[in-house]
Amino acid sequence: MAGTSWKLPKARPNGPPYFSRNQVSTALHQMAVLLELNGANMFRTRSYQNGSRLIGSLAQDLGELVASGELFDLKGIGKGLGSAITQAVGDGNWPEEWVELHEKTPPGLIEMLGIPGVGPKKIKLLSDELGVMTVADLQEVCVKNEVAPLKGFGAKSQQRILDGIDLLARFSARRRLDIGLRYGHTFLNMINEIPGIQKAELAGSARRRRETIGDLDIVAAVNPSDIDTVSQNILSLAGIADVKGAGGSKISVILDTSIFEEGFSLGHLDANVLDAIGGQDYEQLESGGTIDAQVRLVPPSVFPFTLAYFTGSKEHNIRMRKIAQEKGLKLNEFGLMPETELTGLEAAATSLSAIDEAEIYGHLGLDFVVPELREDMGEIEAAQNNELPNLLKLSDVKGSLHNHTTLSDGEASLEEMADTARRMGWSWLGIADHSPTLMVANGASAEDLLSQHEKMQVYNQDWKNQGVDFRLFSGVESDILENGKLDHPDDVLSKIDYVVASVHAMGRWASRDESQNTEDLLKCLDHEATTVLGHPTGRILQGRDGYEVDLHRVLEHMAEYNADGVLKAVELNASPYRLDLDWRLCKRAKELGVPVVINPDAHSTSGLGDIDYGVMVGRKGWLESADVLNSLSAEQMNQRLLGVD
DNA sequence: GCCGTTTTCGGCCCGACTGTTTTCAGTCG
Repeated sequence: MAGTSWKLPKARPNGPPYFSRNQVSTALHQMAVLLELNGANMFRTRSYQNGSRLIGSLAQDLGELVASGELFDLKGIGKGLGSAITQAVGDGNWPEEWVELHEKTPPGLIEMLGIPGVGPKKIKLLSDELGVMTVADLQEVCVKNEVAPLKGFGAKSQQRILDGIDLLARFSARRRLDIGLRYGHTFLNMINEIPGIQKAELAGSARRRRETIGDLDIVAAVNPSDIDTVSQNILSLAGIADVKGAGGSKISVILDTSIFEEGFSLGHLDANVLDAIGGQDYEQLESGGTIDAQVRLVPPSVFPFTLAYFTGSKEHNIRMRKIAQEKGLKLNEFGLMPETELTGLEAAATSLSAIDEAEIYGHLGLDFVVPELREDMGEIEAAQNNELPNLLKLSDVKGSLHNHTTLSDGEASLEEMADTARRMGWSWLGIADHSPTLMVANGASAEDLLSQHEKMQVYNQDWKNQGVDFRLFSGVESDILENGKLDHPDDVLSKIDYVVASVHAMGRWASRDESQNTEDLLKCLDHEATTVLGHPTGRILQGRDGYEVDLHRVLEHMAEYNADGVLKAVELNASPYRLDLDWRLCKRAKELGVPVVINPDAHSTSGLGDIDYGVMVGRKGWLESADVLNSLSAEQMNQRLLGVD
């Protein structure tokens, strides 16, 4: 993956703690991959993976957990991982074994794991027998026909590897949510049109609304007698670039952009994003892109089980199976049944019936868990105790605070943006154009900012006079400068309605360590004018990682202000390129009582539509209507910005 | 490597598909 380093994270100079949660989580993940590559027991590998997930989503301070020894109380952290982490965080040294494993594993082998059909065992054989150390080596020996004669390989495997290398060169394995859903919904609609398909739904990470998607999974209900003709019809659909396999119940294909009748194009991007994802070359790359898709065909009675199974996540499914096991039942993609000698569809005949997924959860004594929450991040426990959230809906959104106009780097005028927001049914819109320091985005001067503010007051008065339920709020997206300073004098900031404070100088912030960045954010939040923390980590999905920051600490700091009645909101940037605040932290913000504001960061009228992705991810982060500022009426929003709680 | 009202060993979720084999290993989700 772009930007992934395979060195162990370097200790910060002054500790303890010498490593952050994210660094430990990264190190554990890398160890899991390296262990897999070196043929370790798969359960050992999984322990490292679980550990990585656990540490990465920790709400508590890792330094404190280590110091108090409570680290060992975490379920999933035992003697081995616990003492390794303690040593690293406490003394600044990774275990010898970890260092050695990193040193002895050629980075090329790690890259080879990304080739479809190539796993750790095959990689080991290839490097032992042919001395293959890099993807380029592998391509060479395939071309020279040296792979096919190897034991366990053959002509087809060799060709598949070559195809896989080609694919890898064209694309990293995962695609962003917006791209994945464009392919997914288009393909799903085509499948739903086929006679004999009783119903079909998107499953997998797309249905769970992950920020990136590996491949598409579609589950379709088909009577067994129709399977052959339905399969043929699916295989003849437009947009299928290649067929990877077609068994009795599963069709595996590669889709390309010819699936889009209207063609393929990306909307307007801001300069920051464009730069991070590779500039103008990116659209060309994307329009030549492909995505893998699997279609599962099952009898209608089995459909809910298969849909649940392939929706995942893997971690959620494991928990579900364990609960079934405790009840003396077996749960798989065919049903929920007593232990039996039968397998596959034959066993399904003995299954408890379920007309939908909710009934499967019901059989297990659980409330229905919506797909977005199925990540084993507490939803199982909540479903056992009737504590699942009533999630936010798109229709709850009445406005958003962070959008751009032609005053800085937007494509549309203030009037056009307001008009579109009104037509979307919103009752308010906040404009926050860039501040002067951000030259690349045509940051607006104080003078221009204030004159736009005046203009908005006039519009607001007009609408009020006409009885129109709509108003504009004037803000600024201020760069966060050295020492957390804002980019306009206080007397300018006090005249407008609010400030979205965002980091843009990624070069500088990315080169500093977590504690420095965190300190600067805290200082910036202490500024009276700062209302919203914009795109909190600065990440661009598949473009660059964000800067290091202890967002738990930042959120806790913001929580103190909110507890005192001072509004400090965190942005969930809804641009599908960002989706930052990460959904894993939305839940934390909610628990702390820090309001979230979902912002499309629109640079055009169509960009306002990105609010959809923000709502998807907000739902994934457990947010309810009351947790977001977007659900407030214009008058309520005005009151909040004026500081009236 | 983790875990334990079947605790310090022996499990760890489960099945399909593919390409290779001649009953199965590797990979994937």
